[in-house]
Amino acid sequence: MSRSKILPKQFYRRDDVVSVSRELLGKVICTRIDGKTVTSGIITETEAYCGRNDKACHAYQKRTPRTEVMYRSGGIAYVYLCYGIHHLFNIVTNIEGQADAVLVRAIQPVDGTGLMLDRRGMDAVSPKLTAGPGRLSQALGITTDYNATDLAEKTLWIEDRGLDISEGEIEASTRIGVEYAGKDAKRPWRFYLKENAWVS
DNA sequence: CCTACGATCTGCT
DNA sequence: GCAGATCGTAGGG
Repeated sequence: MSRSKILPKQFYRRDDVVSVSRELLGKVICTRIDGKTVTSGIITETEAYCGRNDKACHAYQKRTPRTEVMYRSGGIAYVYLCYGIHHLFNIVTNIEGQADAVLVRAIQPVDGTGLMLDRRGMDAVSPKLTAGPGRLSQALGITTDYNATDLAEKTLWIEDRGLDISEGEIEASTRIGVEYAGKDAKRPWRFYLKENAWVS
């Protein structure tokens, strides 16, 4: 069995959200909510958002109460409510003052699939369990209560379990649902594992 | 204060 | 394939 360690702060605090977004593929998100079983999954799909020059980013050229979290130092969660129903989980990157973040769009279940099925109201494991940004958040028990949470804490954290992802296994495409961003909508900042069923 | 709408998902046609 | 759900946020009056 390979090593398993929590990702260090410096992993997130680089001035290159696109590289962080790619390198997060293969890492493992873990949660332990309300002292229950640990639930976790391998990140299979991400999207990069850059506050400085990307119109698709919530923090693009503006600082508001909601986006303030993205301006903090990397290594914390940015969770927001989408369409009044879905809690979307993002990982804040870069240094304080630079509002960059990675949206996690899908995971492949690893630990605690029983609890994940309960949270999703499902009775059999399938990609519907965790493939999709709203779905994985619900499966892991992540809500806006966890906005600004430090990703090295014992409730919500990200591990490197030694899975090696080669460049050849990564596919890039444009991001989902950001047509409003005009030219920036064309940026190839969505990344996912090729031939992995757990992709949205 | 008021209005419009969104980094989505589900169920029904 | 499409409409409805459902509410916080942002921006305008």
